[in-house]
Amino acid sequence: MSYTSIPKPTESELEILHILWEHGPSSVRFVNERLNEEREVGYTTTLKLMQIMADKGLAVRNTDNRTHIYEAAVSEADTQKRLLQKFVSTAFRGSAMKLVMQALGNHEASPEELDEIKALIEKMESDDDK
Amino acid sequence: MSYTSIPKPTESELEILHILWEHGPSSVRFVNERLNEEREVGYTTTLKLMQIMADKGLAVRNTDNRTHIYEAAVSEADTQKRLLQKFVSTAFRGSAMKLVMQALGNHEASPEELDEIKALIEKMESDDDK
DNA sequence: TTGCTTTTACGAAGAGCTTCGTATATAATT
DNA sequence: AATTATATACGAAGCTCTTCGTAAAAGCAA
Repeated sequence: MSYTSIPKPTESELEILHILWEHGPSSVRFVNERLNEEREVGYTTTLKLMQIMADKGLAVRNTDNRTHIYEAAVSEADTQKRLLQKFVSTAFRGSAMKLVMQALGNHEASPEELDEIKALIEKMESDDDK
Repeated sequence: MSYTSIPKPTESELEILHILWEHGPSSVRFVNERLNEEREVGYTTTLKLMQIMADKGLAVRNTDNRTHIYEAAVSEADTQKRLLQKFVSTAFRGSAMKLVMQALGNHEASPEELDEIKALIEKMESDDDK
């Protein structure tokens, strides 16, 4: 099968992407070991997922060596942006503000983090004035 | 089938919940008509989904009359909170702040909304002082 | 009453995701 | 060379979600 555009990663694929983003190009064995630190996953399960990810264009693999090496083909920021857009539209009917309010209200944010967010907002507002 | 705890709604179920939240108790026909304002959906498809939602505990139905009336059994705020928690953990590895920054950075919020968020932050900060 | 309409009930197909068993190939070990 | 270990390839089963066809029940209209 082939894809005209890169589809959005599933939950399992996202788990693997996080490992690839954090550690860079990795073998199936390495990824499977990282996954097994969280929960039990069979080696061939991880292999299959990574093959599918390569097929989907979410990862590229280098087959020069016997042990194939996979690398993320999508960036963390872009992927999170895409997922967020989808999530905001489905769960919050497009209201990013509602989401932000929920996130701020539910999770304990440190004073430093709150200041960071405030600074970002002020920066955006001053940019808009221009 | 029965459930020990109420599962999180799927995308289609969420669409229906939004209609029930907005319009209150509704018949299958009414919900189906609202859905068809967005995209084509068969009547029995909507019916089946709503029956499943009642089974899952996401909705309750009143069968007194021939035309059953369904009502949301979960609140909008609680549901969004649950979905958000799940989303933050999978897509942002638990960093709610990263998510907030992304959401704000993507220009998905209007200037008025930004002011509201700033007000919320200031309120939270003053609460912390106490 | 005899059909027409609306409604619910049931079941099953099709798609996508996850999981893993089995086969096969290749390398390393003895 | 024979055995063992490690890799990839393939296919299929099980699950959930979505979709809808068909049947049965219940009210309405002629």
